[in-house]
Amino acid sequence: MKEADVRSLIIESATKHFSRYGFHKTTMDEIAKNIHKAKGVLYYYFKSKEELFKEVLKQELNLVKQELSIITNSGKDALTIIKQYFLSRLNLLYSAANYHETLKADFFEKYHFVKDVRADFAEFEYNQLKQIFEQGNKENCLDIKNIESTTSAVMMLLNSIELPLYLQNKYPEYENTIDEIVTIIINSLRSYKK
Amino acid sequence: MKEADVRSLIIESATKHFSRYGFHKTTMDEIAKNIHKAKGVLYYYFKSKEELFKEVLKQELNLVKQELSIITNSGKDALTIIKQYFLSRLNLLYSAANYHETLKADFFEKYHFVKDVRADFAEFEYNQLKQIFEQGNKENCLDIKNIESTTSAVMMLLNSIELPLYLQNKYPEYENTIDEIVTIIINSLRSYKK
DNA sequence: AAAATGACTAAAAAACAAAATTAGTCAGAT
DNA sequence: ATCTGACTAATTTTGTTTTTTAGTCATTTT
Repeated sequence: MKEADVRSLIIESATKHFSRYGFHKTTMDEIAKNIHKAKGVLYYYFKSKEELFKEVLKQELNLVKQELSIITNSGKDALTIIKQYFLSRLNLLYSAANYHETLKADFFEKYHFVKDVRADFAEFEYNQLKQIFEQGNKENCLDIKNIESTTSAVMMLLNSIELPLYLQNKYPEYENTIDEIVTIIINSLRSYKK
Repeated sequence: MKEADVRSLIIESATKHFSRYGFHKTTMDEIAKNIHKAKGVLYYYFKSKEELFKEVLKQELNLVKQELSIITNSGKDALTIIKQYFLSRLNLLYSAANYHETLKADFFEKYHFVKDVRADFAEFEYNQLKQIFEQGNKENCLDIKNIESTTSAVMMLLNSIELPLYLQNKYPEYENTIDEIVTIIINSLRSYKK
């Protein structure tokens, strides 16, 4: 078997277990047994359990990034893009179980080892939103005075509603309200010039 | 000593201790000793520790309600009222230590005994916002189609940002962003008719 | 040489038991 | 009517033992 294959298999197995049982309750032994390998081999491909989790989280977030990039670059008008971006963002991350765990961990200021992956995603998102907002300003459908500070504020809103939505499992209950919230945010950015 | 006086003293002492050490780490003995009484007397005035905490929380939130009511009924224009209401709301609750504890508890789905006090405050706030929004619609400075659903969404936003702000202690760090967020929410509700 | 094994260890977590603390009671005092 | 403080049952904390698990490494397989 080629190295890449085993590495992928490990990540696949780890993803499955981490998603289902979380970081602490999955053992390296389980992950290895699942692909009929000895535990030792995991350490041939990954430095530690933490590094493995990091890789799993990274891939999970890369998928989200891909989907969101497609929306950002869809060539549609900025208002349509924003709406789709927000709704997809909340929905995609709702399905990202390992991301949820880091959300919770961040809340308790644990899982320091995952900080850079989370920071990377935040940076990605900041740039995406900035790009969309700049496009909207150019198209005259948005009227944003200070793009930087508005982007920061919008990101804080998006990050804030994650906690009740994902960790308290209120996503299903609040599905309608989410739409309303997204509308509120968009309306505040719109241009009303005629 | 009159009953009302001792009752007040108990609440005062309890407030001090609960605020400083939280519900679990303050003992009924401490609360009693602090006012030079025996523990037994607490149970003459309150059914249980939980009921005492409830009373403390209730008074804490009543103060907030009073302040917010003053703003709502200040006779100013709706836009000014909203801005002041939001900023004061976030700031007043930032100082409400016992409220923070119930926030955290709610997050873990503990402290069931405090649900009705929290629900009462939520109802109060819903009515305040609704009233302000109706006033704004009348004054033509707001343009809110569905007051009920908008109020719900705004409340969810306010409640959501409480978690990072108070429990992760990001209030000082985010003070500027708070202003930006409040502006965003208000802008989305404004009327742009000329 | 690259990839994989599995017995091994040190450290962490879980399970358990013993000791200490505390919410709540109550018979009696003021 | 208000208050006391000794008392109990229940909970929490603390200390100890057992079990589990992350990570290593000498050895084997490919």
